[in-house]
Amino acid sequence: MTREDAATIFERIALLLELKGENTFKVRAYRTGAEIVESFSGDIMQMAAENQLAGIKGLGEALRDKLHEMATTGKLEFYEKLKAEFPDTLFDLFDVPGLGPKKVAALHIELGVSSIADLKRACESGEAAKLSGFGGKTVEKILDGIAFREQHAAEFRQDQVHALAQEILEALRQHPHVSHAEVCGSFRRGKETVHDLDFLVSTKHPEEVIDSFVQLPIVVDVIAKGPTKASVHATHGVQCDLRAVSRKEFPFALVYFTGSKEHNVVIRQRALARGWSLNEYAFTPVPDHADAPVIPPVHDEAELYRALDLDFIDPELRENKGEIEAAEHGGLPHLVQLENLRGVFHNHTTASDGGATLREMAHAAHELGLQYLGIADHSKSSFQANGLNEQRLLAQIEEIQALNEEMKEEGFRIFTGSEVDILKDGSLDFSDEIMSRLDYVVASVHNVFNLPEAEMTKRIIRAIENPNVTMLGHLTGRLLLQRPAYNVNIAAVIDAAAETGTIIELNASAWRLDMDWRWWKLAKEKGVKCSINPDAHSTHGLQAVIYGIKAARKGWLTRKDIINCLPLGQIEEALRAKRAR
DNA sequence: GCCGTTTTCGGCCCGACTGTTTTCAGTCG
Repeated sequence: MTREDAATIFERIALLLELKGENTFKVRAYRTGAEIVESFSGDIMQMAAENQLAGIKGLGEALRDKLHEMATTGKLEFYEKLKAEFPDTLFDLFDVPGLGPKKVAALHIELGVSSIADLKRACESGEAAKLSGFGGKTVEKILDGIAFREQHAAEFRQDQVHALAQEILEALRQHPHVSHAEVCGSFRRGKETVHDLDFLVSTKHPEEVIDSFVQLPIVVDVIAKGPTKASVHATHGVQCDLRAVSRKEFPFALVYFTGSKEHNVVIRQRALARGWSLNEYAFTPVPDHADAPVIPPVHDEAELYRALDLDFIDPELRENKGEIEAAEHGGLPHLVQLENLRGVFHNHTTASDGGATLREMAHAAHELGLQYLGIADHSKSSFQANGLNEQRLLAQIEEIQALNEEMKEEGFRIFTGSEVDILKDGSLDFSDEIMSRLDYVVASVHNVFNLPEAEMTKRIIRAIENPNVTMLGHLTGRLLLQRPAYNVNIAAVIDAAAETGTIIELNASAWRLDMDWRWWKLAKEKGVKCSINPDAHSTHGLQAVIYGIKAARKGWLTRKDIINCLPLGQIEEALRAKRAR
């Protein structure tokens, strides 16, 4: 059992206890437990198995025992019994915005609602609206929520499929008959969500490779299986497809299955213009095309593009959004790579809602090979996140200064910052006097999401007009597959950022990836700088930069567009630039 | 269920917003 599984079980226990009307503090204890398990620095499951969990704040005797049971037996008796009292599909109801434990309980007990389908029926029949505490607006909101959910059915965020993709790829590459293996599709293109994983191998023995693919331990059930192709459901219900081709076909299949469809259409048209037809296996001469040039040999993707007089196009750019035109005349950007990052901003510690201490975060960042770490804990208005007031912030600054002294010899630096709430009217949660004492400020919206677009836009622009606001956090507040972006005029905010010299964050959390990749090309053209921010709430959370890098690449960004590619010695000036204007 | 301790049980994080109410419960961050 992995830590994620254990955390999920604690989370579900919390939900079920809430449903049963248990003491809210007991519920909270399980929820806190889930967070601790999720973000603990160290192998918590191994420690649980060895009864080495004593002394961790928030994990008392009861939760320690339960963790031990899960780590050693792979299940939890307490949870199994609790779970048996309710249908499995009931959990889905909590994903609908506006539905919490009380409303779910009422729906379940009074109307026998157990699934999304039941819920939809109860809303449409008018039954739900009759329940105490329910009304027309509530039902409307629920139906909207169901529709949003259906739109995103069977989609997954990158954090949900990343490890799985790597695991399958590794298994395929280790197969003795596989010469090349790649993940294709939207995963390879770095999309923020994917609906399946497409794998491609080159082999002389396709049937043997397919056979071993459908027998991988992560396979839950086999949907289809033929001599060169198979589809399976893997862990968490992710559909995984495998195609096997020959070595010669591989580059063609790789382009074909990487897509996007729109990109491929243009590529095929381009081939046709030369008198060649292009499919997933080869270029073939079009009959009766008199002056078709000779088809050159193609051993890899770069040669395929070259054959069409194009520079190699990175998979992330293959969306038919100008990449083909740019590839014609050497206009493609040299995309940023993970290795270019020198530090990270916007990280939390135990001072607010993070799971790791300042020291743990600093050492983890140093260990990752970074030169600096920016701390930006929540400000006082974010009560739910234990936001810092002025006094606690000043104390943290001192703590950081002391730790900086200690780590100076290692060439590592911590920058003092804060994630300051943008209040409803666009004013900020800290005074200019306090903010000016920080190395940098991230300003973010954390409440009142439902303003009309004009008002929200005005609110955000007012905030970034403050010279102390170094960068703007998660511009739209979206949570992928869960909550849509709030209404805001992104183009207007980009303009204001350009005008005021404000950096815009690319929040790298797999839940956010906000600002969206589709806007970065425009931002870059306007001269707005990007900061790839992991928004880490634990040492593990720092790893989110891998998702941020993908999104940045998808947004045509190079290391020159991203301030945290600047090394120590240059980054300081970049942080000061706006105040100096 | 956890914590801290005044070692045996009381307190635990706060506020805005929404929609349904007629003074507030539920949800969310």
